[in-house]
Amino acid sequence: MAYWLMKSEPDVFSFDDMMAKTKRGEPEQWHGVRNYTARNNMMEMKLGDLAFFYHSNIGKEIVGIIKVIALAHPDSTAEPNDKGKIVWQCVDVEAVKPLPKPVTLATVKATPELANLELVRLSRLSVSRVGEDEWKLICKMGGL
DNA sequence: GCCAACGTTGGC
DNA sequence: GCCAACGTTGGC
Repeated sequence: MAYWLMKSEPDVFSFDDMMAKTKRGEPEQWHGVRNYTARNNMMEMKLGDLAFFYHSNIGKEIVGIIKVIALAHPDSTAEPNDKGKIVWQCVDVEAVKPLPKPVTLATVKATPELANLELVRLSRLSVSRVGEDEWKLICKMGGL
């Protein structure tokens, strides 16, 4: 199993929105990704993989955990390219649980063990990998 | 609101 | 295939 981190601007789609949707039994399609590295990461996701839910711009903190419940499939919001093909993909996710204590970007940056986290190293990448050790540490820091 | 980092586009 | 110009993301 692999671990990931997915960013969302909370004024567009927050972790609260995510949990409400899961409670209603609706999967969330992670649409709107228009970056090949982020897309490739999504295409590598397996069923049951876990991801941190990160609030970008507002909050700048890891607020919860989500789970992959459908493998990558064409993004229904994407326009076909000039060959009529949709190159953008998304996975479906559901909320697992919030972090009791959200972990801020400032805290992550102040933690030497997390200096290589892709969130820090590749700040513009919206879907990034998280190592197993990094995952466990952030869960602990988040009060789990 | 500014700017650094980085991805994409298009001319050559 | 290189690289300059431009656009976008996201932290500050």
